[in-house]
Amino acid sequence: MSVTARQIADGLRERIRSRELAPGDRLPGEPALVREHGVAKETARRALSMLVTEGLAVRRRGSGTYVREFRPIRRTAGRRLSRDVWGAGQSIWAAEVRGRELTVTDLEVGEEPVPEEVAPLLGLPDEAAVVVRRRRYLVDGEPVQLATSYLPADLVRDSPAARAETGPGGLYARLGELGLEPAGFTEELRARMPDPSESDRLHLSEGTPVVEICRVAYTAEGRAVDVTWMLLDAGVYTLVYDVTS
Amino acid sequence: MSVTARQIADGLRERIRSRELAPGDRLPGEPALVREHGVAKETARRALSMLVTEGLAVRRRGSGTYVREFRPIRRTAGRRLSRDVWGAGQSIWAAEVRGRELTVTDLEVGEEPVPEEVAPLLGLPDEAAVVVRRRRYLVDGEPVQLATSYLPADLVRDSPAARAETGPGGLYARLGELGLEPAGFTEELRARMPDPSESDRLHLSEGTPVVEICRVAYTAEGRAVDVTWMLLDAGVYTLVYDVTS
DNA sequence: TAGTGGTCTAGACCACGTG
DNA sequence: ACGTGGTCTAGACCACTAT
Repeated sequence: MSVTARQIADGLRERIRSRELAPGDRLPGEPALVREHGVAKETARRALSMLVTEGLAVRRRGSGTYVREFRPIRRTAGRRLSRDVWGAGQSIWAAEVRGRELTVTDLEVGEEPVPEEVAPLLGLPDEAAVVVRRRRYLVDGEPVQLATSYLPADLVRDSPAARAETGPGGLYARLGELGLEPAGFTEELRARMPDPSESDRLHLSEGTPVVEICRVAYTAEGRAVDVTWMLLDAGVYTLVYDVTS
Repeated sequence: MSVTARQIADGLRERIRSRELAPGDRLPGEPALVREHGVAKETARRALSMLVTEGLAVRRRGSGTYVREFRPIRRTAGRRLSRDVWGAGQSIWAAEVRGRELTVTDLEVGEEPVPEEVAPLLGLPDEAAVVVRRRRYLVDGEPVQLATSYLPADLVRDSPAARAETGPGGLYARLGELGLEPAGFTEELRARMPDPSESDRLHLSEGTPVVEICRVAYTAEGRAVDVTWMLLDAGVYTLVYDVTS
């Protein structure tokens, strides 16, 4: 054969990297690649698929295939020492958070038996109950994060922390009023590809990984008071951790 | 048509999730799916490709397609408060680090002009020089991480920190001897799909994202003394951050 | 309605690993 | 040598989107 899908993809990738094809631009479509390179449609398609699974391009049905745009949201965990205490506080990826705001939808609050993976994290027996808070975060109307929090039911039942509206300061402020203010937390994270249902709920396009985070919050006495599991659209987030050695 | 690639993939995914097909097991191959479902080879192939790009399966040429195994390495940043200060310190993902050790290869050390993205992070002028340390980390002979560190040449030139072998305690210990001990750092991270060259250097199979980390280390006075860029095989790492509020 | 992507077929030939 | 995955063709038909 003369031209392979891989070679076509390499050419397009190079034009993307050189900014000849800028984020948001339309790529040559399947019919165009068939004409230009004299290959079968499936071959042209495979070439574009490579870029899509690399996260470089997104397909829009009936319209075309486009160079993906990356507009990170910055999520900062920790004390933001770099900005308060330390010097420049420059960062590699420019974050554009102008005017964009996280909104919450699909909030569900209820009491459930503790899931078996969560029980040891909270130091609870297997048959304990937890207050569960599920929600989805949107930015500009697009979903970017799923989150589920688990709190020991014995601690927060019938308190404001178990109500849908957590009020000013959020959940952690309510825990503080119960004498359970989190003094610190541990986050464990992992990146992977989403399964189809996650892909659906986050409106992910192909080639977008997710970041799975499990945060355990502790009081100053070392008591675990909250486990929050999060699933983030990796195409949208930059995560920042400020840490003292 | 009677059976679609998607439906075949859904069936296999379900069998994987239910552990009927366990990690490491061989999946039905292309010929088997053709026979079982009466579809064309390309259709069977597309079904398996879905699982592969989801990171659920890996292909081995001449052998078969297998359910992927996830054996995380735990990377902990911060003070490990959960273990020292706080309670249980349980974690969601079981880490198996038994006997496996990080080894370093392909170490390159030299002086270069500072890259333009790095200069502002180190607070250096555009024409400054940096000592650059590039290396690759392996676990059990398999590459898992690429790393490149940049240090202001004016600070570390002709010091042990600019030599290939950093000696006991590593680079940060040598910085300490220069009165530049890092007191804390900021890590910015992002998950994405690798490009082909990254895929090559990390021996990644399809469907594996990478985690890109940029760490800036600061002295107690707020001076940036090191920028380290890392690229991790996300199929291998679990990242842990311990943070105080 | 015309153009785009989405899916499938039935065949071909190749490259590689295992037995 | 055989069976696995890897790539390609030339056609078909469908579904969605823009105009």
